Amino acid sequence: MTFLDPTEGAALAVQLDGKGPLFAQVKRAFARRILDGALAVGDRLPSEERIAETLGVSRQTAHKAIAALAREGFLVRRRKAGTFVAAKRRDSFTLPIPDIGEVVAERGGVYQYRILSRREVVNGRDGLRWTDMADSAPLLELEVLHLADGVPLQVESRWINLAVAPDAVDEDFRDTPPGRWLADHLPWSTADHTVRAVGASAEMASLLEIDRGAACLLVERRTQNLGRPVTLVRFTSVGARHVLRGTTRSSTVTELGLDAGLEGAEEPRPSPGSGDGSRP
Amino acid sequence: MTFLDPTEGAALAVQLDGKGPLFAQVKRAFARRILDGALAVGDRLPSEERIAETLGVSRQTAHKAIAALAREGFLVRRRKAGTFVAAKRRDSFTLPIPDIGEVVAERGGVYQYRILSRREVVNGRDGLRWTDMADSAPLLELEVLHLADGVPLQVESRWINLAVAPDAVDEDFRDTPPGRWLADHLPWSTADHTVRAVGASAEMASLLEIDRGAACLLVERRTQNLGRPVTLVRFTSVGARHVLRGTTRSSTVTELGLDAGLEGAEEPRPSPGSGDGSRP
DNA sequence: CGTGGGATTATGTACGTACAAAATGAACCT
DNA sequence: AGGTTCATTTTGTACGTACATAATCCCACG
Repeated sequence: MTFLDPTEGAALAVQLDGKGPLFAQVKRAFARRILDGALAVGDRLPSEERIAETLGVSRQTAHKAIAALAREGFLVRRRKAGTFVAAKRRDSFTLPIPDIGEVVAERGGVYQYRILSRREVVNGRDGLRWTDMADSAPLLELEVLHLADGVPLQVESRWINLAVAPDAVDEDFRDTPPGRWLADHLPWSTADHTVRAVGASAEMASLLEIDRGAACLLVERRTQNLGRPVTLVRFTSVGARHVLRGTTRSSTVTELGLDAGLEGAEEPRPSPGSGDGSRP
Repeated sequence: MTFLDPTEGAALAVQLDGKGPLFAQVKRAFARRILDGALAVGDRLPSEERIAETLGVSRQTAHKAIAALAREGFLVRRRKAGTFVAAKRRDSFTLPIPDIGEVVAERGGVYQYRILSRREVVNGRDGLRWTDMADSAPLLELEVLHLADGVPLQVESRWINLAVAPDAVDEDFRDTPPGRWLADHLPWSTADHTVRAVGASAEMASLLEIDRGAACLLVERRTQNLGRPVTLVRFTSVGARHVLRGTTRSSTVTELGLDAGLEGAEEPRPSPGSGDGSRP
């Protein structure tokens, strides 16, 4: 039996810092080694038993830490084979697509919205077909204009599955916009999104008071509850007036304070390059 | 002592189905009750001890299940106060922003890229300032054009912090585009994104072979490693040729198979409404 | 009436033990 | 040579116990 294979040297050089719960210390120690490159992609970690023994903790404590890192994508585990540093092809980022009303309120503007149209329709009629759903399913169709300080920001086109949300029939959405109403009434289990840039159609241009063809951000969302379609909605926002913004940080990094200077990273910063490389 | 307060009736009506690990059964049972509305926002769950007792499992097993649901945002826990169904203002969605090369390959196209320019620069000079970083820090500036079947898809403007990634100096990025090279060489701990729609500048228009002012998707990403800036990159993609697509599903829903018919949801579906409401 | 300080309760962490399940690799048999 | 079985390693789950920690509630005291 070998006492120390080469990789074990690096893997076991982790050190606990005595701050916070034990399992968090173990977690942080390994996460730091991975992020600073001491543990490279593909490296094998010692077994839980060995880690526990070396660090002087119980096996469950080691397990809790290592399993959490695996859950977050830092490690890959295979029974009998062992635990390995994951090839983090991490190209998934959380991008909040917030309620437009909240965005406006945060910017200190006055938020308003107008219900442009509201009618009950049937799937499969009038050139309308929502393919996740059965034909002839009853839908509520809404068109909403969102404004900030009286300036149009976004057009919302929404279809609500009345079979799942029958209460929506009795709602006029005068006090609560449909997005918020749905969030308050129906949880969803799955959401599909597409994000694209489009030129404004003639209709959109007049609604949003912009030039035809002007760049707009089009976000489409389909949500489901336990497999049943809940709502399909399209947000068309004026490109020059609306931006999506988000930070992605694994919970290990957040909880364990691995990133330094996190403050001051919120406000918009001047961009490198002369101009922003997009507008003339 | 009350034997059954009103909420406990609903909370304890959960039932194990005997499939898979015990803790997963407990997790699934409660998740289902939350999603189907039997447990409404604000409802209080019985204590771990009580749940364990009622379901005939140990307290740690109940704890593991309930703690996992709390981690995923279904529940909120407060010592002494108890466990409550969370007001899920869930407006965060994971949106993969994939490597453009992989996107093209998946669509069956021929992917190519061209390094348009590559130079070493210094922060704070020539109108360039990356405010996360110290002035006079050495940077590598790159401009890359990505093509599918010879058609321009995306322009990538990138700055790499040479203090953190010194190896980049010796890399000509002929065989590996900078995005992939970085992913393989440097893990990141934090990523900030902004997504917006912009009209193509004259320069962009000529590079991408589109009309000036045509809608483009502009994605900006800043990544850090343990608090140190790694790279800042802007992707400008032709709106008509590129879409971001993503599915958000809590891991409970995925792992425990709570959503029905998940298959067949991948391919693009015809849209409701006549036309897609965006292009003339 | 307010307030401060416990007793109480619920969650959080930790350890030991035990067994289950999966996957590897080696011995074995044909 | 080739495939199959089986022992072994490693992770995964489960239970019991114990104590730590936070927050609430309530009572006693000023």
